[in-house]
Amino acid sequence: MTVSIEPLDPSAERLARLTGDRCKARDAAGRLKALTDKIDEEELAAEAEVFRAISDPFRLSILKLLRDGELCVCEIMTALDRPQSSTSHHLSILKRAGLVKERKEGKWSRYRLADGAVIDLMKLAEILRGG
Amino acid sequence: MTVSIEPLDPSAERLARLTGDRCKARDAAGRLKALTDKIDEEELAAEAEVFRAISDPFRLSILKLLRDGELCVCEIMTALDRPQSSTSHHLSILKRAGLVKERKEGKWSRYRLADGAVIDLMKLAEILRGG
DNA sequence: CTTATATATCGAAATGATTTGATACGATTC
DNA sequence: GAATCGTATCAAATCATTTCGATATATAAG
Repeated sequence: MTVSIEPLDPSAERLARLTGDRCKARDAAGRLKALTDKIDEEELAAEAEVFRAISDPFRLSILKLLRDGELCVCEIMTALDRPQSSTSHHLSILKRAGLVKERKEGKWSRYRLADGAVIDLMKLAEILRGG
Repeated sequence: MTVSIEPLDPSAERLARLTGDRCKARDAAGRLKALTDKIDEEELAAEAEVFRAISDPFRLSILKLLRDGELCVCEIMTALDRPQSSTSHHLSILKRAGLVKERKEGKWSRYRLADGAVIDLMKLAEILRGG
């Protein structure tokens, strides 16, 4: 078995690491830092923003409401018993993260889930929490 | 199958709302608030905690690293070039949220993804962000 | 054109999260 | 048992988020 200088295969890289020096060497050869090469900073921030948007209980409950269909701001604030300014603010966060879409109709702003993937995200969280 | 007086079917409830009074009535009949009956506060908090744990770019990058296999703290801190105390702290947040599991071996603490669903969560976020 | 309704934005207080050096702890080595 | 290495915890500074009343804008109704 040959081991190349450049670590291309993640599992081969991992094997080399686990069989060689560990933390004591503190990555003198830069092999560990090479693992982060595929991680793009912008992608990372964008994906983290998605999770951050769902990470608030109020916003998560809004998304759960919207599974049943489109609702306007005053319906959401009434259903969840929250102030109007707060409801509007959190909806803007969900919108910026790409989780909901807005449709203006007269003086109403109607919100709906942006994608079926949002429902899948909620399902996975339910699974991870003893589903 | 019997249908009670209370609105059980979400779509029927929604239909009634869309065809009747809207925000002006401010939910005089309590129909909107009835939509929140199925939402359990504790479940909500637990699921929000999952998303909050992944919502930090540093923690998300840790999870991405762990897709390739188990790593100890000093390997993670070296790969991501972060202080030890910070790395350890964020790992404890991921652990408390049920996203990673810990295995003690000698003086090392080795961390791995707790469930395949964690990988699915990351995939969904990639999809939602133009994947 | 005045009034009412729906929503968005502002601002300031309260709260929470992140960061990092310092320190404590436990396992290993000498 | 003294020194070293890997981790966890602490504490304080910094930074971000949440909350909600007040105000602004915009559409519609009278």
